[in-house]
Amino acid sequence: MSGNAPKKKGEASRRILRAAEELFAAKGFAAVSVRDIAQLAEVNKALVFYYYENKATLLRKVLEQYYTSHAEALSPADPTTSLREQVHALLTSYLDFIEDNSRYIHIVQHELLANGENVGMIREGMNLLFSRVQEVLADMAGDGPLHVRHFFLSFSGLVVAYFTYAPALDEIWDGDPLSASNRRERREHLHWVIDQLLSGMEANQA
Amino acid sequence: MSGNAPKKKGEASRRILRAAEELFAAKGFAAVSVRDIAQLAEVNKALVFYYYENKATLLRKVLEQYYTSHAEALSPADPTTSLREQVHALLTSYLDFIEDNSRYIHIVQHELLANGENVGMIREGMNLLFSRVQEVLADMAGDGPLHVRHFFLSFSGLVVAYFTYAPALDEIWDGDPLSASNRRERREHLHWVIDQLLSGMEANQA
DNA sequence: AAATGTGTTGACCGAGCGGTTAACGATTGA
DNA sequence: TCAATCGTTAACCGCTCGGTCAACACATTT
Repeated sequence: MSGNAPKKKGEASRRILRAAEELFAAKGFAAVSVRDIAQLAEVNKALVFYYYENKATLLRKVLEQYYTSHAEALSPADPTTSLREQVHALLTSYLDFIEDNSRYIHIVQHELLANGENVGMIREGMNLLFSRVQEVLADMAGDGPLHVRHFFLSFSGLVVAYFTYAPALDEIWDGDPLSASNRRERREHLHWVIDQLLSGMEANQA
Repeated sequence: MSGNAPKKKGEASRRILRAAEELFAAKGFAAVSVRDIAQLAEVNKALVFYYYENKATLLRKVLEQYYTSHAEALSPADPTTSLREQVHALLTSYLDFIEDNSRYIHIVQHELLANGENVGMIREGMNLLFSRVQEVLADMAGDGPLHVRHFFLSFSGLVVAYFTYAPALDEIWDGDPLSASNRRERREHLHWVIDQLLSGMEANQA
């Protein structure tokens, strides 16, 4: 009688996780109800608690999933290329990852802002990414205001800002900032920016 | 009988607004209850609705308040100084504002991420800030990836990232990233960064 | 055929939510 | 002096929240 699509067994668990991911990214943990998740997943609410202990666990599982793919996405540096190229390659792979997983940074930012209980896991992700940047930049960077950590944070900020502020940029951008061509242009800008920074670091070294 | 401090009349309204501001910044709109606000303001819950129509209005009033001071904080460019100095002055005043109103960006980011109903007001704030940047940078910037809007967004990202990611940076920073000396060092880094970008823009112009 | 285990369900729970209301004391103005 | 207004309160409302539970369908094992 119902118009529901036939549900394969065993996939309910994954559907719940995907729905939770989508909603947490869009509205933040606190603004999402378990009922919302169940409805989007086309699943009975009680089933959510059958597969996941509680709402908080659901968020943790979503983050864990990302943590894994985040680690995989960071391809190791290719030592046969120049440092400049290595940095550009790192930026490219980071942008690729974020474009493919735009929900990830939304959830991460939500958690960071709310100073939730999962900041520890996020910190691990940051440390991982930092060690990769350090690997490549350690020799070029300097001390104090030119310490690697500042460049790491600046890179992160440059990349992430675009996605965070997009909803408020449409007037300035004169259209959807997230369109394919605009994203491409933004990438070019970012590569240009780190090029200037790399030049500055080289000059400082000499 | 109660240990409550004597409350001057008329200040209850402001106390509510301040409490709301503090809590919205710390936990986000959805995660804050009117009871929380009333308790922090040491005020009866019903009084919140006496002064403010509802919870959403309270958030709007908080944002309006910031919108005003944000506009005031942007001192006009001093045409007697060089463009470089004008850009540095703009960065400094933006950093000053954000350090004095760190709750502001937290609330703004929360709203942007949640794509709430107040994005319109935030957009106005962004447009305002953008026009100031454009004023100073219009002649230097170029087209496509070197368009002013990209520099505007990059500046914003560079500045804001520090405050957003601070809670997850303590291991990398080897201590509180928000300490006075670390904030000073970060400022120096940012001035160094925009110096490199300005050099790049000049080179591109030639 | 009986027993067992797994996935799924609707009905239910207490707690907390945003918001309302009627009444009260203090202040003010006629 | 009396009435009106203002700031404040406790009690209450309907509703949604996260989470539980007993029962059920169904497949597998004994």
